[in-house]
Amino acid sequence: MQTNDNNADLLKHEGLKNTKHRTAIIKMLEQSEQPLTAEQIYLELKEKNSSINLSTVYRILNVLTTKSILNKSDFEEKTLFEINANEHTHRFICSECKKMFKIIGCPLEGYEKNLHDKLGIEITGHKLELYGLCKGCKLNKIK
Amino acid sequence: MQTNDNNADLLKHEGLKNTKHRTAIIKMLEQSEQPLTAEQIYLELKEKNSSINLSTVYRILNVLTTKSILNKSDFEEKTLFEINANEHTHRFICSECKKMFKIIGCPLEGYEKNLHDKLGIEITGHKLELYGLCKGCKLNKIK
DNA sequence: ATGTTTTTGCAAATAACTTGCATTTGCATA
DNA sequence: TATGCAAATGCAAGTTATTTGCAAAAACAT
Repeated sequence: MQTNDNNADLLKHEGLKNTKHRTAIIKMLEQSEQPLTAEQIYLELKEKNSSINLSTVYRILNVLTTKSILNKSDFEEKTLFEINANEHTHRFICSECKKMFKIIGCPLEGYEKNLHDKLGIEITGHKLELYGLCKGCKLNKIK
Repeated sequence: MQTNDNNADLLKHEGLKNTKHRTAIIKMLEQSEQPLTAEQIYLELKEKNSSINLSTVYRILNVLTTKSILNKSDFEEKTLFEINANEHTHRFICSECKKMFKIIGCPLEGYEKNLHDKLGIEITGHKLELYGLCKGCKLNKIK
């Protein structure tokens, strides 16, 4: 979670110009604990910062995603964006509060090798999402 | 893959009327090896069978999904429907030919228990998708 | 400071899906 | 078998999320 201003360099490195909207969006996502929708980003920026257009938000999110600065994902019909931390994690989503948590570590290496040997398929990646109750919501239920 | 006509009973059991569009859609999905989009179903029905309206297709897919006769899922911005076989499987998607295959068996029971013990979260479900090259595409690449 | 290339705002377009309403169909019952 | 009513369908119009064309504004190398 580096909120320093090497965002300028980050952008330059990708051949992108350093604009206030771009840095604002990157900063917002760096500071957010949760992935955000384009709409959420748009509304918050519009309120706090200057004026910004929704199509600009979409364009920025798209270009940052193609440059691998952001990750795009879907959950329950919503498209979400977050900073790409370049680490292999999975996501745990609490069915109660809907918050998402990163789970570090992967239980699938051996399994994938197994499938390769048994089925003759070549596995190059996967997507795993876990659902359930987070610690807090679990406690609340008991009370 | 039972293509018999207990579809009438299936529908009746859910309090749904037995219409030709409904049975046609169920039959099409029963006979399809791949999950299909609303659009695909609409086009194929329109061509083969009688006339049908796209909104009817959506309505039928939705009601059959809420009745758990179908499963709805998303892949690469597309919404897909398939017969709900009531079995816990995962999906393998070939990045080359885009075909989807069911993978039977689940490698996650122990892992979920582990997470529960370590993190204090309650895991109630998951979604796992595997990507790679299917047997056929793998062979084609070598040639 | 200036010229060129990118980015942005705005309005309009698109894509996927849903909805309101009038008409038709399925089916339980007479 | 006829019939009445609720449910299903067709059609057109409405939503929602996202994209695009184009002119004006901003960035940045010189």
